[in-house]
Amino acid sequence: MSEAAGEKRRTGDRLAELGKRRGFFFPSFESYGGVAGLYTYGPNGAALKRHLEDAWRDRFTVKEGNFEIHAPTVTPKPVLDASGHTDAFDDMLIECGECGETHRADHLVEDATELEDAESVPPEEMAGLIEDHDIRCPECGASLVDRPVESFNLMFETAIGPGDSTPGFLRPETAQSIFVEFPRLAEYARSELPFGVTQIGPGYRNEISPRRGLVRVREFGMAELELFVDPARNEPPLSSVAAVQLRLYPIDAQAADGKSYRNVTVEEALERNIIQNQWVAYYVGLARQWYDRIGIDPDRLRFRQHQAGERAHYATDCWDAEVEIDGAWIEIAGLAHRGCYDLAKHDEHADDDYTVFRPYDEPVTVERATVAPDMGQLGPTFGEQAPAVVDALEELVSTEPEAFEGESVAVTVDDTELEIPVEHTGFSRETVRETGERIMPEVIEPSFGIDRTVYTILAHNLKQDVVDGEERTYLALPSELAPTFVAVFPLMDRDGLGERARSVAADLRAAGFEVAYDDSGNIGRRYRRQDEVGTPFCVTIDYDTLEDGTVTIRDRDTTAQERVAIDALPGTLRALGNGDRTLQG
RNA sequence: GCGCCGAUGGUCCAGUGGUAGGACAUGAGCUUCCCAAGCUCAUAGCCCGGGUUCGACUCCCGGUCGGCGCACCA
Repeated sequence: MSEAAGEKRRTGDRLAELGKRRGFFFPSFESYGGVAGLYTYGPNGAALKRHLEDAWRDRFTVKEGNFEIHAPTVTPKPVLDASGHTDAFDDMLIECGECGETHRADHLVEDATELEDAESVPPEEMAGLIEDHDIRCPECGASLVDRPVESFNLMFETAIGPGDSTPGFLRPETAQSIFVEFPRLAEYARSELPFGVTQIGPGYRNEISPRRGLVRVREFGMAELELFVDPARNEPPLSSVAAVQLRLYPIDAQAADGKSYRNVTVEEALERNIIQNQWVAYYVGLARQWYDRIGIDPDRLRFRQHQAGERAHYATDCWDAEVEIDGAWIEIAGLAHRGCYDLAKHDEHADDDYTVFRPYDEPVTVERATVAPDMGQLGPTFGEQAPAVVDALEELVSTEPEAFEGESVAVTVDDTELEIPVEHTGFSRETVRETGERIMPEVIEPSFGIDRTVYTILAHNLKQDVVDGEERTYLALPSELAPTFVAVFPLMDRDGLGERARSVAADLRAAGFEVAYDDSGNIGRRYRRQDEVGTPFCVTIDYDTLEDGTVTIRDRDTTAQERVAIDALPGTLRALGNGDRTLQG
């Protein structure tokens, strides 16, 4: 780790303290005893988070030409039934009566049987399976037969409206609220693939044991992009990221020795088939660039591919962005290939159509067999069976049109074979001109955890050095993210310096800067206060200011100072903020 | 959810069966014309509930919150 010797405390402990003391983040509801896994962002944290979200929006929404939406967090149950979350989030736990260990019942059953997806077994059947296979505690070997199987739902449940008519959940990911609105979003995008929809907002997980500050919480911010692509046309704008250097940790490397990273460019990753999907590679490259921009240490960042067993129920491939803090690797983003899992599920469960129309390059003519059943004949003949007969005829004509070539056609309805005169089916072969087909897009999902990213930015930028023999702590935040962009001080609060400084501060605020004003204590103390919350620039009004209208600007990281005219201050600060110039101390 | 450890001003800590002290921070003043200096004064605290006891911040039990390990992390 790059921290100076002498600081033995863990970064996590230092951040917890800094968070409370300087208003970045702290446990919520402490006056009432607190609730595990819920945090409040103080003024500095809220500003940092807002700037981070703006930076994400700029990169993944605006610069990519994607669309941002804002959907409810309260989600009716059928949506999550369709997406598979009601099943996947319902863990079945069983506790050993001897040693007290808690185990996932579905995992034990999978280990002991041929079942591969025991999670979908109803809880009431679980006990039977445990008895049939005489499953024992892997810890102490005691029998688990007759131990109660308890289900624990990781989603926060709620009721929508009075009574219990409409059960709902707080969304476990922002993604579903995008997928479920796909028909309208596709129409908005004029059905042209690829198009991307983003959303920044909270998701909820009723974690069994929240841990480590902002790393595992029960309400957490997410920034997600769902990119809908044509499976047959895999053409991301790769050239812009082809040369981006990646540190990849693919499945085979993890299996081999646990440490051999593949240090390659995006282009090489695709050429060598380390990353299979071009869109996934493109977004891994974008993410790597963006992490540079927001101040994440590239030496403590890697992209790790999920093992088959750890992938989410919807994913076909997934790469996590992971960062190192206090010696542990923490996931801060997942770049998943979700295939068409979600759209197919909603297409199946919902009334609407979750496909888009894709025109052929050239229209084609095809011969198609159709039926147009004569209900005037079928209705009286088959009574209430008639609709089923129609369904059977439609099914048959699409699979086996030859069956209609005789005098009559046979279909099976309710285990009964029925003979129907072909003349009553309206059978015909016609030649139609088709201009395209309906396809279901595949989904590429870059999904970023906001809170963990805020935490990482703090952890990777909390630095110490020595200035004039005094040790100093400072947050080397990128200017774009710093809660305060510039602090204004009068050297002394006397002789009119305070008045002048206040007017400079007011002018800078009017010019759109986020400004702090401080006239308390000596100048060095004020610099240190701003250093600790990451303010990149400090402007000091001194006696020369009263003479010639100049002030000093001081740089947080180098402590270099330069005198500039007050009139030039806004332009100079902007140039300093976006890196177009640096201070000549 | 299990096990171990912890909880004292805003923050970080010390400490005692007779209700507490430091450092830093904060506020006021003096000093100081550019990097946490010095001096004076001030504000401010024993996580919650029950038990033992004449008396509990201290001992015991339970809870809450936190750290670590296990499990979990769709």
